[in-house]
Amino acid sequence: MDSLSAVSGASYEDLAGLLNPEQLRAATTIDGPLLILAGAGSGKTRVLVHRAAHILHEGRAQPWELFLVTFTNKAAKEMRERLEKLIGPEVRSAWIGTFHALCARMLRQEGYRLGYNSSFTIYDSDDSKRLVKKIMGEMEFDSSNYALSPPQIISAIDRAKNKGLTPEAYKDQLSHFATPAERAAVGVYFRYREALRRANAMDFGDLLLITVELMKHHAEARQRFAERFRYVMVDEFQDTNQVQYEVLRQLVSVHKNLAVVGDDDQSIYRWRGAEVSNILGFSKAHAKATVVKLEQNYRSTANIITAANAVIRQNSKRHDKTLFTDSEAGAPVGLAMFDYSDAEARFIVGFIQERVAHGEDPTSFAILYRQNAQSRAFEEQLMRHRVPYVLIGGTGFYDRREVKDILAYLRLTANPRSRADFERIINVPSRKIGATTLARLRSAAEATGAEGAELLALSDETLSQHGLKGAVVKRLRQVRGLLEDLRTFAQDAEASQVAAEAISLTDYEAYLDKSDPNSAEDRRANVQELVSSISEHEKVLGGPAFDPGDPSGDDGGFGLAGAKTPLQAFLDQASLTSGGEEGEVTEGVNLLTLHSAKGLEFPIVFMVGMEENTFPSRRVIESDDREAIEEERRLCYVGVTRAMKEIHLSAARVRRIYGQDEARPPSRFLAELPPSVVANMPLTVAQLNGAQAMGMGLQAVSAPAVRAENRGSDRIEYDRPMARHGPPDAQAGPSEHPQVGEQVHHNLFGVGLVIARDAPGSSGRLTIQFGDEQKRVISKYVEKTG
DNA sequence: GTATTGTTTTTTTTT
DNA sequence: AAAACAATAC
Repeated sequence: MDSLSAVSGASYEDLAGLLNPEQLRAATTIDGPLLILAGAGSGKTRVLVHRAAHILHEGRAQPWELFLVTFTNKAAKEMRERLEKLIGPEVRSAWIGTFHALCARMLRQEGYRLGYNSSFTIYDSDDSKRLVKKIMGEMEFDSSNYALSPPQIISAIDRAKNKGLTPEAYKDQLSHFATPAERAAVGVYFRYREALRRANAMDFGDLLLITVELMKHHAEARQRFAERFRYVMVDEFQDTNQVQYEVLRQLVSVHKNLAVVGDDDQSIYRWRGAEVSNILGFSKAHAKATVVKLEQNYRSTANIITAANAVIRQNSKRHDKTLFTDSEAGAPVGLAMFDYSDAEARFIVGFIQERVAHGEDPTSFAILYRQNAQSRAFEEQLMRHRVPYVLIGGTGFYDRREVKDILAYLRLTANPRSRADFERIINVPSRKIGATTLARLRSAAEATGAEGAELLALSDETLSQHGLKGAVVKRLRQVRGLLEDLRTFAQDAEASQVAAEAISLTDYEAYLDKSDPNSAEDRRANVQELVSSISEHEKVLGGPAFDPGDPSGDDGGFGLAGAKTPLQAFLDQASLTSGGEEGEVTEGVNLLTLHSAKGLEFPIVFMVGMEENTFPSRRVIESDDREAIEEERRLCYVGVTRAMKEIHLSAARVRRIYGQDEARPPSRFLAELPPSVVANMPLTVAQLNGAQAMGMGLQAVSAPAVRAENRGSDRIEYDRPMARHGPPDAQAGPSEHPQVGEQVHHNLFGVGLVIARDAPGSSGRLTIQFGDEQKRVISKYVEKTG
């Protein structure tokens, strides 16, 4: 593994033995545009890795001339590791990462041409959301109307950025049909861009959009990258959006060696601006493109493939292709229906626990759900049963308030103009600096051009012109002192030491104790965890230079993230990953959304919450958008095809959501499963007994039963009382209290149908549909009819 | 200027 | 159920 020629030589000799004929063709087609249509589990990562290795081995390019785009950081990491095994450590100089990470890297080098300095701050969605809200407030924007609420405006701006539209271009292309939000977004977008520029900051969309701007308006910058990167490869191409495609076009303008891999059946990011037309129209857009199709699945059993094919076949708009496999039938697709969402979690975790007790590795299991919020019930059960688990995605470590606070201090040392970070910490810990002071600082900012922490350095005179004097100024100067001390300290200290210094200078731990003693311990631990994770990061970066042969010479000293300092590299990672992806030491049952599961595989997969309004989601169902439903179906296909040996699908009749119980019919996708490969999810005797003891209903189901159950109606009839959970007295006797699905009478509103009930322990109100109006009423004011 | 209390809302999905 | 938000009291 340490001798380059031996290893890569061997790998090349064996290439024909390692790949099937189509894979081989894809891996050895080096020049010009190449489209690889790769079905799920057809070995596309393998092909990509071998193709890169082949190019290097043939001497067609040096490692640093490769540009490899993946969809997630996790995928990038895997790609890098596999390539390193094949070729050796020198592949570290190849650029491998997400669009966002790679664009950030280019912009750190060349962004100065557009007025950004190399230590610009990357704002995550939370930062940009706050900033947009602030701006809308300053504009005295009337967002009382829901259609003009910050989320609506943000989403309009986001869509514009995904299309590669600057504020000017966005304004120009607005049609008569533009929604009010889209119209209103114009003014906000202009101001928002100014605010970001002033702060020397970029949001996720900017990383792509500004890269395109840079390359369009600065030919030198474009040439530099376009000449350098001889071979560009893109994974999950079906999920690229317009700006991303534009980045690629600019990048391959010299060598024209663009290879893309994708599967239109796995396009699940249309909501983020992904254009399936990018992949469907690729061979038209690139005249001499070679097209290779990979349809043989090497991952799953035949039953799993049959199920997946049956589901995806329901979609009208797709390229005709069918996955096939040589593998054996394997276990049937498991199906299970529960009376209550908690029961679902209990059963599945019990099932896993038992299998683990019989020697199965916990890491073999994955629980896939539609929404992050669904993870909680499973986490609770896994904890109770002491089964190790890993939560992938979701609210990441770096999103925690206390972690963001400390990160804000660190980011300000790198970029004092970062307004979002300045405003976050100016009164944290509490320093009696409130909204009024902030508003005055804002007016000083507009008058002077100073921004962020720079405002603290304005003269007494200037400050007093904006109503800031006396004790307030003194407090502002104190913060200034603190930030300057931290900045000085940061000049020759390890990044982790800077974090530790920030914590100690601000007496942050005392602040945690004071603000909420209950959570203080956890939060303190998180803050400490942050410090250690930074020092872990330093160790990884501590190795030799990674760009030994880079001919451009001026970017020596890159870290993995291509940033200047270890601190900067860490901050980039914190902004661009959801956290927890790096340095995962923990192992266990995998909990993740269907979206994050893309590109991954697991021996045993559970797809939970297979209910209408959960999956497909309520929004999609209500939108009645055929395309959107088809996207949900593709997501279902992605989920099913993650499984190697077993898949189990489950649903709850009543789901607890937002603290309420809500009836949910089985998902339409269950009804699409071919009965021949479906069976009831196997349960052990112990589980069945446990079910009886707990009074939980587990219903035997089959796909035809599901079909019958949700046919033509969005309401289910219950033939027996719902299983209930909670303190014993709450379950005693036949209930006088109305249940979900029952009809009730109210003195004022008349007869209505109970559509939801607050969970036990809360105020106990019911949501009732009276005619076409919904009301929330206290249950003692209604009585059951009949 | 801040702390407390009550009220309203909840982007599905991620970089 | 939890978080974000608004109104109110201090």
